[in-house]
Amino acid sequence: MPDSLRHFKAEIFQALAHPTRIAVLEQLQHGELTVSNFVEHLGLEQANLSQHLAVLRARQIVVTRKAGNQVFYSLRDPLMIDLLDLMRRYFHKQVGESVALLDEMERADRSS
Amino acid sequence: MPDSLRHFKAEIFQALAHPTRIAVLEQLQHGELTVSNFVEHLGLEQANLSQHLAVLRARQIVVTRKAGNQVFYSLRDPLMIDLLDLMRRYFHKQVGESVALLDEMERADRSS
DNA sequence: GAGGAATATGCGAATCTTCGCATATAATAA
DNA sequence: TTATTATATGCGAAGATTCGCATATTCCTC
Repeated sequence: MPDSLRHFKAEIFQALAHPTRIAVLEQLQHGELTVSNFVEHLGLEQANLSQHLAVLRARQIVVTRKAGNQVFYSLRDPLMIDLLDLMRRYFHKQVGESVALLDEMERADRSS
Repeated sequence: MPDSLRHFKAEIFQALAHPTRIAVLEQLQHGELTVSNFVEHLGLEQANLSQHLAVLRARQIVVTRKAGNQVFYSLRDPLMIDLLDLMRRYFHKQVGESVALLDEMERADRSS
């Protein structure tokens, strides 16, 4: 694969690589929201949130719709939901394995 | 979702957010490889590659197996393959849409 | 044990990211 | 028009990432 393609993928991953932006995307899974909605739900500075939204916009992960005073954000591609979902599964699996490992260590510890 | 969980996910995405590391993971989809294999296939400085591998190790995305002189790397969890695969699909879809948009613009341009 | 191959680590410079704060823009209401 | 609400942008400081280069470490062979 040419490096330019890897570069593109890396940019997408990079855009997802922040807790706040993950939170934003997870909220968007259920439909469009305005910036004030995010501020309300996430309890962040408006300006800070706006910067994170700018990152997601730059990579075209979200799209916007202006309605009078407000701007509605939504996911550009439903595939992004699948991606987040897969990451959720990955996360749970890793945590599960870590817990199992700890259990095992503890059992071995007790029996020694 | 608590912020600590989002933080964990962000760290995984962050680990994937570099062309070289994406290249490494894509090579690993077909089985384990040594560092020299990577150097050979990717044409990078050994030290640089090693640093990228350290990032993937730190997040436990890859695991290592020492065999004499060499270190074999492999993916810890096959779910990572699915994740990369989904990103591949996402990528192709985005590119497809962009091309379609350009086509459309050109068509509109010609007819004006 | 000396030398060589394979891999990892330490360090400093350049670059990128994130944040807070101030300010800009745009639409609406008064 | 002025004020107000909703959102975006500019800027500088602090921190993180990446790279190249030098150097460790580890294992193997002689």
